[in-house]
Amino acid sequence: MMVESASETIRSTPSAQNGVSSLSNQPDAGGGGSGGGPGGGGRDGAAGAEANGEMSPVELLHFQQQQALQVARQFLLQQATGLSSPSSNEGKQPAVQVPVSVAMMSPQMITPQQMQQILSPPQLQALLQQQQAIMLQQVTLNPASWDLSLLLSQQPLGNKQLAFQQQLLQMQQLQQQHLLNLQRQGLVSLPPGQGTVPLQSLPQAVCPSDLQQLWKEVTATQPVEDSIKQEGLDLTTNTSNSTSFSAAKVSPPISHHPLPNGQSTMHTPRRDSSSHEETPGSHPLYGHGECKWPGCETLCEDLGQFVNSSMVTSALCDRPCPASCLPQLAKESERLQAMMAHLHMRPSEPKPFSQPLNLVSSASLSKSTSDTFPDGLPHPPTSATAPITPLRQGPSVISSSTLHNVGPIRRRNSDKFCTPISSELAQNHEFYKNADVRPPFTYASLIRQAILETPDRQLTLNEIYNWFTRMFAYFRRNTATWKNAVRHNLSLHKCFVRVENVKGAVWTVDEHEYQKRRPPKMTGSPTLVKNMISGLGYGALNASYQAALAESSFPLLNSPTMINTSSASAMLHVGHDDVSSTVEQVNSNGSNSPRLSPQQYSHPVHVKEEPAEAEEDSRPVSLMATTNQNVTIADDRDLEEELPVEDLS
DNA sequence: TGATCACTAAACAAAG
DNA sequence: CCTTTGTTTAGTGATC
Repeated sequence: MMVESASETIRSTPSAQNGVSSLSNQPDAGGGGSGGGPGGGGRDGAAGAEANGEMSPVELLHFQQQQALQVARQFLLQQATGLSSPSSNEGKQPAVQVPVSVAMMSPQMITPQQMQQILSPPQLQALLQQQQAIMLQQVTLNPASWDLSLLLSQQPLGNKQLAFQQQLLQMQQLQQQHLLNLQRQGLVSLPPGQGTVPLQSLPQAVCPSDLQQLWKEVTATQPVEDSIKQEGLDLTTNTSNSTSFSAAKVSPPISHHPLPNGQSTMHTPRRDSSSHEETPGSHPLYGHGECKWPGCETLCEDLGQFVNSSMVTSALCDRPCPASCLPQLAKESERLQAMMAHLHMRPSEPKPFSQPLNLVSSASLSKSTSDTFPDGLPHPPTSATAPITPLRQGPSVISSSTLHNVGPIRRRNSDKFCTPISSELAQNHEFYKNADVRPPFTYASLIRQAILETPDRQLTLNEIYNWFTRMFAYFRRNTATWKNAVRHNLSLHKCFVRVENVKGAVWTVDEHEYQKRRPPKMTGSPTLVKNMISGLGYGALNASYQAALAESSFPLLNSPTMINTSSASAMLHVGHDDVSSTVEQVNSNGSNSPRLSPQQYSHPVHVKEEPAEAEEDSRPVSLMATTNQNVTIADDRDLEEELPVEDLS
């Protein structure tokens, strides 16, 4: 093993560069190609659905995505220039610093690949479905209304059409929030001291951008009907209202903080607020005759009064609610951290955590049938038909870090966060198979998976190649690159053992070695917890914890006092695949099977870890059910080898 | 800030 | 000679 030339390499500061880094894979963002090697980033982003003249479904999707992005951009731009709708308050907004750099991006600059990379695969799936539905609707209802704004400004709104508009708006909100996420992740810096409220007094968990987002969500809670009637939902002219409206619909207000008594409110209220049948007489921030914004409690006779005044104009409050509630938010955040501490979960990295918003993400969990990820945050590959337990979603694809899991940077997703790659693959099998999206796993993980999927746990190099191309559309391009990487990984990692066979050399996995190379970092890793939390609700997390405890074969964990981060991480680490498989078993069988550690699985070969039901093609890949036909694989010009050379399983 | 990890690229050699 | 396979080194970015 070579160790290590790293010391002499000159590194650019990671903190850096205005966040272009996370998009650095993109050809346009590469900025002087300093990024990893001559080819790497540029190629990753550049290839794809551009080129030829006709519009494939994928390109249509991209086009619409860009339109939606433009809407988001306009929204951001408006805020950046102080033109956004709650103008009376805008000036007083605490640090309403807008990601100008993001906002200034022309939608044309956001390539489909960037969209791909900004969004997690499940989100892409959802988007695909939404877009298809929208396109279908557009064609059937009004073929001429291809333009987004036109569609949205159509006045006579049938229920169906409205529903689709809502979907579209959700998508826009999703994308907008992604942009905001970029900002929150530090891609756009927020100059300190701009706000009227000393933000530094807030706990870390509430970062300025969170508050900003919060503000947007809150100011967005105008009822749909009003928005539509008054504004005609013309996104091109008044994006803040309409997009915010979707925020009101799909992302609940901040009331999803755990209650002080430790109960989580995230599910029940969210269901109410996120469901599309939100009654006109209800408002997530209105109840019992008063504004439910924390600290506000302004009395309103009815919802109409509340709506017409409070949230937008702050007529009922002497101060804008969001601003006036910053201290309350701080308190809530403290409470939250205390609760986390109580749960022995270190809230040590609250920034990416950004819980008020991430909690919103669980809305999608309750909206099991909508397939949308309204919050715009990375989401686990939830299956609409097979509800999954929270634990499954935890380390999988979620987490704010997923936002960065683009291009070549997705490595730790699987290796460090114990992504249940098998289950992830099982669930998104069709997606990866058809969509030209890079799987969020390291080469090592994929190679291992490929090998473990075979009955005899061994594959020739060529078979590994074939597995890659068969399983992932992404690997049907740039074969030289990834094949080289595969070979490189095989050679480099001790966990891959080359065995001379009668028919040549085959590669096997030394599971012991594979496991060995991961644990050290996992102990006490707050990131795992962070990732879990960001994708789960606390309640759900806690529930999963309980379940894990109940079933765990780790005695240590049966003592609550021992559930510290490290043990939790260890548990999740050791059993990551098993967790997923367990969940899958639950899903399919309806009964929990014992959660086994990898070592408890037995294999004929020296491979110790169960491939964890890798062959689950029969498992409902619900989200992909409709996309298969439509997602044409970008263009497989360099699809060199036939995909299924050998039959799976 | 340094260590580590993962990805990419490339050079090179051996074998078929 | 070409291709495939396998090893190794180097550079880079991201994460811890």
